[in-house]
Amino acid sequence: MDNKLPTLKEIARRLKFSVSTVSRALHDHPSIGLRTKMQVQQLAKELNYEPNQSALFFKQQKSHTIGVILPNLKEEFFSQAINGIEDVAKINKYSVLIGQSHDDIDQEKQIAIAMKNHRVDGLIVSISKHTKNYDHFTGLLKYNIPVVFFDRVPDLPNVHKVASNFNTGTRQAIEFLIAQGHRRIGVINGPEEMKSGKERTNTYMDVLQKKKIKIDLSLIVNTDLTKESTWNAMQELLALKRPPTAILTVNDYVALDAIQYARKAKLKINKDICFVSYANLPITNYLEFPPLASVEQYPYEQAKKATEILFELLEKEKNDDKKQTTFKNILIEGQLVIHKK
Amino acid sequence: MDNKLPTLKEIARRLKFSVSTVSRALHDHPSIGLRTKMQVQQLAKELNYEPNQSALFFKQQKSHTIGVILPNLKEEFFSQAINGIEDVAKINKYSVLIGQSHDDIDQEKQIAIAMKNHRVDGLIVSISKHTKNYDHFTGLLKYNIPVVFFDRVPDLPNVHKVASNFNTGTRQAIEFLIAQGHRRIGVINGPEEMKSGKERTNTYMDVLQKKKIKIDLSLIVNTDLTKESTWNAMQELLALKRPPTAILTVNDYVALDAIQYARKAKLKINKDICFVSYANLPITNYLEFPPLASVEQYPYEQAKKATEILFELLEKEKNDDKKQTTFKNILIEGQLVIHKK
DNA sequence: CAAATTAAAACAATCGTTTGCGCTTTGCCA
DNA sequence: TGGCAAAGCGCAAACGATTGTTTTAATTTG
Repeated sequence: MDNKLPTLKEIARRLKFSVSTVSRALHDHPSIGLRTKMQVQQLAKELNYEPNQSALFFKQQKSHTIGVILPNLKEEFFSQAINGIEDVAKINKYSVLIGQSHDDIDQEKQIAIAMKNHRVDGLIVSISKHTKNYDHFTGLLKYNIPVVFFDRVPDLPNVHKVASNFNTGTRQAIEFLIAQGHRRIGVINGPEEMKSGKERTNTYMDVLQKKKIKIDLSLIVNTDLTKESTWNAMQELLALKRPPTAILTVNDYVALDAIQYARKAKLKINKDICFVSYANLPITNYLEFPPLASVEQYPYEQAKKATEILFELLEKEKNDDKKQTTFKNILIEGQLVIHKK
Repeated sequence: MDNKLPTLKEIARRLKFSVSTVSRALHDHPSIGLRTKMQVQQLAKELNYEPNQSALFFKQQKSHTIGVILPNLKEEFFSQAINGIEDVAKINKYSVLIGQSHDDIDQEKQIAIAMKNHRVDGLIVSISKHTKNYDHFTGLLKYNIPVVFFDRVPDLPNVHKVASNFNTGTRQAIEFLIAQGHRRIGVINGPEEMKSGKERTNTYMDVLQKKKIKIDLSLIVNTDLTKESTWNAMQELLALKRPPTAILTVNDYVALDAIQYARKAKLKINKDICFVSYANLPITNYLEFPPLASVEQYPYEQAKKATEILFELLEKEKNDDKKQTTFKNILIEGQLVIHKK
């Protein structure tokens, strides 16, 4: 009953050849006679022989698997990213191991360890929103497991990373709002740890300065991306003596919460107050009151690029072990997408 | 430079013990002396020794990995399901390999083959919306790879499966609509291949009959779940001499498209026409005009249950090879959730 | 004190595949 | 006919860990 999988040994036994001959025959090795090759290949086909990948992984010290660690899959940004990773992996005949940190640093560490133990050949990572220490990732380099970060990347020079260039998109977004006549523009950022927040703020200030608009720091608030925190931020902003007429939010999910709050506060969206955000979720198409515009961050492309870099690294590792340490730091230009109503 | 990972052999070499002694020492085997154990364990810790999983997978003929094949991750239903799978896998110290079929049968087959080659220990599957032939899954049983289906399950008796009981939820939904005064209730189903459609239709007709409401088959339409197809369905339904005042849609995504169409047709949602659907996506909370109610299908629980069954099968396989073929067929009761406005 | 018992560690096989090397057996040429 | 190369195949090691069996050494027992 127990349908044992056929092995080289089994084929060799039946044909009275040695295992090595069978192996070579199946690989079309020149030192094997034609008759032998034919016999072996035919029997292999009959028995439905498939090389045991576990054995190969073991022997080649390669798992033909890449690991992916990201905050979660329920955000469409990340589920689209996975597609980019899967597509590149498939081309390279690699499998994809997934772990979600759920924005929890401990889980992130655990997953990193599990991935290492599983001997993944490489890792694609988007860090949790609170990660400040990257030892659990940089440590992997000692195990010869290359790591490429995307989207949420560490603020370190000596890592490979692919991220959005928020600069361009942010600039476009703010200029767009100013062109629409807004002068009091609020900013809802993520946690302070997230590098993107500082960049956003800097660009914001730069544009306002250039346009000779007075900067009011009370218009810039941080959140931890939760709904509650966003509502607090909104409350704070709307309680200002001169509340903002437009708000730039760190991503679409936060925008949704912010819009919900504004509606509860009886504000007319896109009239009393406008929103511009990041990510450009398809779901916004279904909203009655979507953000005016969104900075598209091309998750698929980001993840794809990151994975391509990873495979380049794997390739390089194979060829020369003296790895020249030039760290890739790719920026994908965000693009403002204005939602038509 | 090349930081070779420590192996048993390395530890043995340094301590002048044999490999087997080292192995046993690390496993606290009684036949190893205390002094030796201490020495070995200390050096192991120093060198940061971790057993090579690839070698173990190979030797044990187990990959400690389960595969997951599902249509896509961008639907929140599935990304929540993944959480259920991951959680159970984590408890059992298993890794999760993911493949998306993107509702394409060929890709589904390819992924199934890749999973087999990767020697996953088991498989969790939600089939593509058009899959009618299940050979690429049933064939895996010969390789001793158990398969458990969830949500979108094959209509076969001899497989393990976990699915929603649409019956209860559908009954609740239609009774709810009737209680609201609706008499012309439309149904937008998925593709005919999907088993759930027939069940939905049957329940629909059953409830209507019991409530003595005349059944009009032109109120029931099939779609392939795309936006275009949904819009066509809506057009068809609204063009009826007596169009429906309420519509039951196969899932929330279809409901969103249908609602969008209705709004373009200048219908007032929840007044001229109501929608009830399946899945209960969190995103509906943000909609101005959400479906009146949704049948929650508990994706996390479904997937969790499926994974638990898979591990039971793996456990059973380990103990006795004469696998008694009682196939699990679990139904998770759907529950109507009425959205408060 | 020799024999029996036991503790502690080494030996060796095994999982499936690949691959460098060595061994036969041809056939060919001088 | 002796020598030699090439063709065709087998041997054995290797990857890292586990585990049944055997060996060695130490200790107890009669």
